[in-house]
Amino acid sequence: MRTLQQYLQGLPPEFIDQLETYGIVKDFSAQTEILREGQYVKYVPLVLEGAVKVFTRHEEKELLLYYIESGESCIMSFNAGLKSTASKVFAIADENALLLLLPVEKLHEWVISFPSLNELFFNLYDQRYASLLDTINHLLYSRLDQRLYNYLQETARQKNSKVINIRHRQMAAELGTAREVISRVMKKLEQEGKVKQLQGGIEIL
Amino acid sequence: MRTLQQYLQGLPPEFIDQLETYGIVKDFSAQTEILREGQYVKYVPLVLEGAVKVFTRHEEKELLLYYIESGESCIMSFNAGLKSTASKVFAIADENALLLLLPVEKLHEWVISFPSLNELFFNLYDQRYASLLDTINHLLYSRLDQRLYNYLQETARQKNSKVINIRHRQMAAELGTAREVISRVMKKLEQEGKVKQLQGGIEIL
DNA sequence: ATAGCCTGGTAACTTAAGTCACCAGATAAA
DNA sequence: TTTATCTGGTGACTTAAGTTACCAGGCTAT
Repeated sequence: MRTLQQYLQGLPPEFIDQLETYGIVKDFSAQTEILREGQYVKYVPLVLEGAVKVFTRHEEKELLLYYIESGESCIMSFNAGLKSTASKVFAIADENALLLLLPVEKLHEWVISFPSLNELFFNLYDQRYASLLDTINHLLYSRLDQRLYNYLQETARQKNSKVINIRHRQMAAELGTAREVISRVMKKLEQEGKVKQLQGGIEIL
Repeated sequence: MRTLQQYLQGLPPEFIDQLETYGIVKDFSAQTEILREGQYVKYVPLVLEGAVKVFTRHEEKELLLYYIESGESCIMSFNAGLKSTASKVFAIADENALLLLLPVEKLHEWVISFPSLNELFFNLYDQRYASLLDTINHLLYSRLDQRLYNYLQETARQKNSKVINIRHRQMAAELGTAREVISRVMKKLEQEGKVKQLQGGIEIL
């Protein structure tokens, strides 16, 4: 395992010192819940390895919002932490994930002392915001085949593999639709030569 | 007309000094375009009076994202300004609006020197983000009648009047749908006793 | 005044998506 | 092995919304 310095190169040494003193490095195994909806946040996670999936939920239906990848953090818990409000989303570890947990009581101080942390969060906000805008435009103007294909491509990019191991039922959940619909649309994408369904997986062509 | 101090009470005096030196107060008449899509941002607006409407656009169809009200600013131009990237949204003055324009070249410095500005933008980010999440959930899970009713209620709140002067065609544009559909759904809402259509306006009951 | 536009209404049709009911093959558990 | 569970497929149906093609009333500019 690498040291914090190696993960955080580029940050000011005094900041890394602070992170080593007050931060907590923690391992989460795949599919573990990291943040619950409505939960009050005591630690803001910074992803060192692996990835975290963030979802919104609305009356039993959920929707995948985005991945938090290595070097990134979670703006929802950042804000929920800073303002002591409840989280509006929930997050689970995608693969096994190594997180650096930042205690919220230090955050106020750090964003002022370390402009790079401040900037990181502004950048993340912007990035997530842009991705929500994208999601909105897709929801409003794209049909499901397009959304599904984007989703598969994004997943392939994230997993860094053209073959994805995933069930129809999970795709349905992450896109906020029904399993039968995914089944129908997947077949359409297959006929169009965009994907290929293997036993227990999908290949993006 | 009031002075900047009166608009900005609560901010540190040194910051107000800076704002008076470098900021530009400008009037925009109703329906004027304030920010174009793809535009590079030189000034970030802070709303002193009136309100600004922010839209996203996707292939000729638009969708109202939110209002910027007095004391608030525009995170999209804030980020577009800080990072010198193109704006992903466009904005127009709703009523006549009085804006304080903050030159972007001062922003980097100000967010560091004045934590209250920093905090303002973090709060705004969070607020807008939450509202996008809401929009997403509505798009995914609500039918248009619900969305339209929410939209009317929000507009009524924003205009501070139970009677709204608006055309069906504009509602359709702001909700990203077609005029005929609005006509159909408005009639449904009227039958349900939720609204009343007057000549050239709508009363929310 | 009248021609032209803006506005809202409406019927008929199409389509994407959600829902229901069920089935068959694969896999895991008893 | 035999049962139960998970997975994907499919046909039939329903529904919300988008689309097309009109029409009528009101307003306005010449």
